[in-house]
Amino acid sequence: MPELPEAETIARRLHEELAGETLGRATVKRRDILHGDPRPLGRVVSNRRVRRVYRRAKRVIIELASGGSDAEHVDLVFHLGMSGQLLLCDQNAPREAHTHLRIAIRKTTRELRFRDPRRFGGVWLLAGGKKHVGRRLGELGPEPLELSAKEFRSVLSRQRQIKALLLDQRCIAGLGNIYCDEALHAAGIHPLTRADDLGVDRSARLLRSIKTTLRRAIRFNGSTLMDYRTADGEAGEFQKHHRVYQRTGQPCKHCRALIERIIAGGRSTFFCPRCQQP
DNA sequence: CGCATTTCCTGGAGGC
DNA sequence: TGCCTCCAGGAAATGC
Repeated sequence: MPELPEAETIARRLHEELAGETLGRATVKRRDILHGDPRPLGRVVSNRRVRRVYRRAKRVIIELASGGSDAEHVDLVFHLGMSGQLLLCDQNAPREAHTHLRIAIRKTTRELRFRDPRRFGGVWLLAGGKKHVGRRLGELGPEPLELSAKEFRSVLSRQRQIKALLLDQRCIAGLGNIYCDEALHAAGIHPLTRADDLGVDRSARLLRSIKTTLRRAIRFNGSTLMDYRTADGEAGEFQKHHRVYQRTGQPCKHCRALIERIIAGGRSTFFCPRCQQP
């Protein structure tokens, strides 16, 4: 399930490979994964040069240079949802099921593919700063890796379970179920703790844990549990370093107590009952 | 405002 | 081997 580290891994690789390249013909196999500008995607996107590829929260954004006299700014925003993949491969590589969109890279034999079996993800074409139509892109809170301790304190000033708050993209953007649980464990904080009950010290510790966990996950190219792949189609490695996520009944790597599973924020939540006291 | 519930969707796991 | 049910989960929508 692509969260911030997975989106970052994909965006970095795509930037290396695509910055300066020009997009070619686009093939849309499923229209309903497309949102935003109602014009045909191929018409807006083809013959445009990629200025950069970057990440915001869990989204991968391809920023296109304005082409020729047509000076409008165009962003292609990919939201990978649960099972989305953005793959850079040869045009002749076998096409896996649920490949909804393909965009050729001009003067090469490669193409960019968007696959998403469960279709919780989607692609937004945002052009000319115009208000987009169709499915809305939700509002996003601040980037956790750019957050100061002081700003984080104000994020936490709510009477709400810390796990539910960290999952809420409007409060802090980019964490999903895996990295919430891993960060809370690293900080020694129980997932049901009320956010505004965390004092200055524990708040600062949690922010450090969030940043450390995300940076380590990025270093290992993210976590592959099922569908997630890098842009090259490789699996991530960080799942081997999970300390609590999906480890119910296994010993805590810190204190050997058995990892428990509860529901918090409507999601499976894994924690160590000894390291993370209520 | 917070929070629980439902919805979308497919594939994998487990039961029989 | 095959069929059935259950379940995972990001995030929006809905109801309390």
